[in-house]
Amino acid sequence: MSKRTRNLEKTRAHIMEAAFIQIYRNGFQGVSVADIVEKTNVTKGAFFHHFPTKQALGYAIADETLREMVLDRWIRPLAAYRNPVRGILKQLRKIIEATTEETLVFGCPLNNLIQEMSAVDPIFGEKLRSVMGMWVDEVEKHLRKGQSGGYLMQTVNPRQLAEFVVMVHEGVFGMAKSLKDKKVMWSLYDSLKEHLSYVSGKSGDRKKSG
Amino acid sequence: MSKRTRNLEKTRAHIMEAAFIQIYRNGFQGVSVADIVEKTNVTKGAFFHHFPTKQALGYAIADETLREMVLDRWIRPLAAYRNPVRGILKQLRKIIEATTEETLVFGCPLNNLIQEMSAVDPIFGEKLRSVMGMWVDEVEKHLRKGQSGGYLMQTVNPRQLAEFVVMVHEGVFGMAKSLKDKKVMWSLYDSLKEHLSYVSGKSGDRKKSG
DNA sequence: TTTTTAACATATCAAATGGTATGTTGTCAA
DNA sequence: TTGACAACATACCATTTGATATGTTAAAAA
Repeated sequence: MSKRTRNLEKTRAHIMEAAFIQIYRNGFQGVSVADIVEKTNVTKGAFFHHFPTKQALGYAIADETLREMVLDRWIRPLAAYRNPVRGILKQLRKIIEATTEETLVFGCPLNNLIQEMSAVDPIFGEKLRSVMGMWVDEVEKHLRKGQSGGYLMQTVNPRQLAEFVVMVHEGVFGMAKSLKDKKVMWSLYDSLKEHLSYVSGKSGDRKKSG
Repeated sequence: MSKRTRNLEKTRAHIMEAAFIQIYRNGFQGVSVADIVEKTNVTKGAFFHHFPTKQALGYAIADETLREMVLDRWIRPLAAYRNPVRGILKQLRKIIEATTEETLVFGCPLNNLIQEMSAVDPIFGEKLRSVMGMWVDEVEKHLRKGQSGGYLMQTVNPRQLAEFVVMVHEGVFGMAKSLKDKKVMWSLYDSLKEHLSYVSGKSGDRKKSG
């Protein structure tokens, strides 16, 4: 019964949560403030109490929601693997397995927003670029560590491979969304797996690709 | 002086041309009919004489403009190459070389529209999917032909490789747009080159990758 | 030359849009 | 207990939106 009826942070979080889903499904420009408010139990007045403009909401989603999603889904899980190649593949595999019809159709929230908004609104673009940059940087770090451990051939350029890996991640969701076909995700997964097998250090412990 | 002041086809083409540029830069949902008409020498009345709705214009751009662009930029040039790996790389290289600051920032028109609209409007999605499907199909055909000619290892699956190649093409532009950096295009190009070198048949005539 | 048609232009509209001005009331410090 | 403020709600607004109704006039057919 200690439930307060007014709570700045929680209300803000609720608005952002509802907004994220709506934007994910309809695009930033395809969602109105009225749409967002409708999915919340607050009013338009509350919305503009928390966010000065609709843009500001978008920026907050980029800075907070999307950044946290990338950290949670792609970056933090990598730390559990000593072999970066194994880690990257395992993680991608998990995400593909968890891909529902909804995710298939709506694609990657980060990629959607980048393609839609980064050229339209330079500040939006900068914030999204920051998230992408972090993603690539972290994959690169992880690859460097693995290279020191002998899991990657010394000849490979970790930065280049990191860019490639992140590109494939986005590409997997982009193609699946384009073709509306989950099978293509596995097809691309297999291609990435082959690619990584060529740059893997210790030949080791993986079964042959079927 | 034989210039007619009224010409159905030309006016339609002008509207679509102006609309394509505006949509390319601002997204479909970010462009109003007034915006489009402003960049043309016709009025809003003319617009709706040629297109029943704004949607219909979008569909026409997908069906005609985008399909023709993919054919012209990616598919038809491949026919000039017997070795599909060489053809794919040469073509991608040309496009990257021709990439201006504008193209870098605005990305791939097809990919932009897919990520923005395919989930929002299913009919739009279907039309864009048709273009993507054609692209993959044609690359696959080209790879099959090359495989018969011994330019591709017999073990490679042409469909899988075609999907991968198209995904990388879109991915190159997507990443470059994300990071606002042309160098990443070359980085990804090099990765694709390495990938293709592993599946190339005749070891032949390519200099080593640096 | 006249008629007819369709390729446009002009004027207008209802709905939706992002945003504001102005209330109302929970909540906490004093 | 009370006063003050911030967390909301309500009502409203100018502008933009996609679209229509209704003109006007090139231009092909008769």
